[in-house]
Amino acid sequence: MQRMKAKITDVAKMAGVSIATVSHVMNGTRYVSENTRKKVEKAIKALDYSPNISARSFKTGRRNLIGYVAPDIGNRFFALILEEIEDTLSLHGYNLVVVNTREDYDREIAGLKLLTSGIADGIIIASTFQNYAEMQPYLPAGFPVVQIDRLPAGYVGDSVRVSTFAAVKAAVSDLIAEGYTRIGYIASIGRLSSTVERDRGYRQALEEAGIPLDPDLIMQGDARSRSGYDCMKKLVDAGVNAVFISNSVMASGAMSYLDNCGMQIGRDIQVVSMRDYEWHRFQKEAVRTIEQPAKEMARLAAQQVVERIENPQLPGRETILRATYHKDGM
Amino acid sequence: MQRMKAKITDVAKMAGVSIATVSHVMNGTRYVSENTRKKVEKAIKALDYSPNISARSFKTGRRNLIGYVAPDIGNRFFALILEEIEDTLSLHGYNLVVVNTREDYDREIAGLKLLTSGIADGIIIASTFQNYAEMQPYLPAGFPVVQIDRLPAGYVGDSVRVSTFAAVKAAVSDLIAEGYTRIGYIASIGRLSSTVERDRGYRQALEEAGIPLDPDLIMQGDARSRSGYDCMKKLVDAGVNAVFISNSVMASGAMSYLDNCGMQIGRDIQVVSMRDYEWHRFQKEAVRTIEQPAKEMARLAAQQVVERIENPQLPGRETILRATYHKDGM
DNA sequence: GATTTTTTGTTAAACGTTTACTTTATAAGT
DNA sequence: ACTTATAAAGTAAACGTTTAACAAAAAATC
Repeated sequence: MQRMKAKITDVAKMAGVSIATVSHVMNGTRYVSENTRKKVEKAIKALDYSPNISARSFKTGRRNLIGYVAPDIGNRFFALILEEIEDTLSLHGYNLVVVNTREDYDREIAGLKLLTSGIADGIIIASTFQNYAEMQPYLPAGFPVVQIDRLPAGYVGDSVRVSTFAAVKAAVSDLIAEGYTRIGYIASIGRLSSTVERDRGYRQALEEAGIPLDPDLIMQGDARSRSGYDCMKKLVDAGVNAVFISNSVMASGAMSYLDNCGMQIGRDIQVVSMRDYEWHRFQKEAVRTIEQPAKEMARLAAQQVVERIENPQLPGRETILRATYHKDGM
Repeated sequence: MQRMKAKITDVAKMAGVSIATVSHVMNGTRYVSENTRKKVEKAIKALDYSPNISARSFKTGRRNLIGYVAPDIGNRFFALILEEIEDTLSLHGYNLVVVNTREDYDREIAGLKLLTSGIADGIIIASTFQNYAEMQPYLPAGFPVVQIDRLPAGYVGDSVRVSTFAAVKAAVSDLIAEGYTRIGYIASIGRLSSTVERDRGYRQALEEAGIPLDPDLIMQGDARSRSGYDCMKKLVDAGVNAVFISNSVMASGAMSYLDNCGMQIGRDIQVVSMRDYEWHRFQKEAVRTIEQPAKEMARLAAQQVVERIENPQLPGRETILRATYHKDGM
C-alpha cells in the first residue's frame, strides 16, 4: 500500500498547532517561538512533508519558474546562454522552462501563450520576430519580459544584448590599415537587430576609409554551412584577399572551402568570423574573431528578469554589452 | 488602468451558462450542444480568456511539465538530448524544466526534491549517482522516472541507454586485425554504467585476441582535455601505435598533443574516439569513432516518460540502443 | 398519456495552500 | 487591581478550477 503524501494538515495535527503556524514556519512569514518551531520542524521531518507546489502557486500566483524562449538551442550560442541562465536563476530560487522555437513564428507564439498563461513568472526571449508589434499581442501588459541577444524593432523595456558594431568595424578597419582592400563579406540572413549591426560595421569601416562598396564582394548567405562554402568560392573567384563572415556556422563552410583549395588563412587570405563556442580547433588557425560575451549577457538577463519580477515598478533597462575583436586567433 | 485577467466565471456570465459548461467546452470532457458551445467560445474570445494554469494544475494534479536532470548541459551530448526531448515532449503537450547538476550530488538531490514536490509530472534523468540507493530516497514511490544514458546500479524501471560494448570491442578488434598490437587506452573517470562498458569492450577485444593487458598502456584520465593531452603524451612515450579514448573531451586534448609532436592520425597512429557532436572539423581526419544515437535515445526517453505518466500500470521498460563504429572518419 | 431514457445544464464540493483577521495569554503601565 | 500593549498562535476565507451528483427538458418507448 502506498501511503498518501503528507499535507499541511497532517503536519499541524502531529505538531499540535494550526496549519497557519506550519505555513509560517516554512515560509518565515511570521515570528514563531523557538519551542513551537522545533515541534513543527520535527513533524515535517517525521512525515517527510513537502508543500504542494501547485497549491502554493495557485494561491500566491508565483510559480518560481522562468521561461526561456530561444530560436535554436541546438546552436551552441543559445545553449551556452541556456546553461548560464539556468545557473543564475537557480541562485535566486527560480527554475527554467525551455521552449525551442526553431525560428518558427507559430512555435514562438505558442510558447508565449503557454508561458504567460500561468506557467512562468517571467520570460527571457531571443525572438524570431523582427517587430515587437507581432509578438506584443501574446504578452499580457506588465508581464516580466527580458529580450536577449535580439531586439525586435519597436520594443521598449528590459533587454540585454551585445553590440557588435564597433568590433566589426574595428576588425574591418584593421584589415584596411594592413593594406587589404578587397575585403569580402558574407552576410547572414534576416533583419534581426543582431545581424544588422554587423552590416553597418562592415559598411562604415569601408566608407570611412574611402573604399567604395563593391557589390560583387558582398554575398548573401543563408546561415548554413553549405552557403558559407558557396559564398566563399565566389569571393575567392572574385579575388578577395580578406573576408568578414557574419555567422560562425557559415564560417565553418567557408573555411572548409579555403582548406580544399589549399589557401592558408593568415597567409593567403585573412578571415574574420564571429567567434564560435563550438570549434575549439580553430584556436590554432589564424582566424580573427569577434567574440560576444554570451555568458555575461545570459547572467544579466537572468538577474534582470528576477529584479523585474520582484519589483514591477522598476523602469525598463536596456543593457548593451560590447563584442570584442580578437586579432590573434581564438 | 489595467483590467483584470478574465476568469471562468466571467466567461460563464457573459455566455449565460454555468462555469461547469465553460470548463467542459474547454476540455471537451462532456458533450455540449453546438449552440451553447458557440456562445461559450464567443465569450472566451471576447474576453481573451485563458484558464489559470496554476489553478488547473492544483485541481487536477497534472502540470504538463517534465523535468530533465542532466549532469552538464554545456556538454554537446546532453544539449543535443535536451533539444530532442523538448521537441518530442512538445508534440505530446508537455513542456520541459531543466536542471543542470554539474555532476554535483547536492544539486541533483535539490533538483529531484524540487521536481517531485509538485513541479513536474515526470523526470528524465542522467544521474551522477552510481547507485540507485543514493537517489531513491528523493523519488516518491511511483513517480514517473526514466533514466537516460546512465543506469545507476540497482535501478529497476524505465530506462533508455546506449550500449557501447559491442562497438568498442569491434573497433579494438579491428585494430588488432590490422596488425596494431600496442593499443593504448585512455579511460574516463567514474564507475558510471556508460563508461564501464567501454572498459569491458577494450579488455575483451584484447583478451579474445590473446593479447595480454599491459597496464602501461592504460591511462586513467579525468574527463578533461588537459588530461587527454597528458595521457596521450605518456602513451606515445610508451610506444603505442593505436589508442582508444573513452571520452571525446579528452580526445580533443590527446589529438592536440599528437598534432604538436607532428604525428599524423591514420599514418603514424590510429585513434578511436567516442564520436562527438562538437568538433565537426574532425571529419577530415582519419579518426575512427564510435557514435551514440543520442537523438534517438532522447526521443525514446521522452516518449517513455509520457507513456509512463499516462499509464502508470505499465511494466518498467529497459531500452538499449547500440552505438555504431565508424572506421572511415566522422 | 404515462413512464423511461437521453440529452443538456446546473450546483456545489473539493483541491492544499496563504494570509487577513481574530483570539488568547502574558507583560507592562497606571 | 484595572486597563493597555505586546507576543504568539489560531480561525476561516479566499484563490480558480474540475467534476461528481443532481435536475430539467426533450425524446423515445410502451
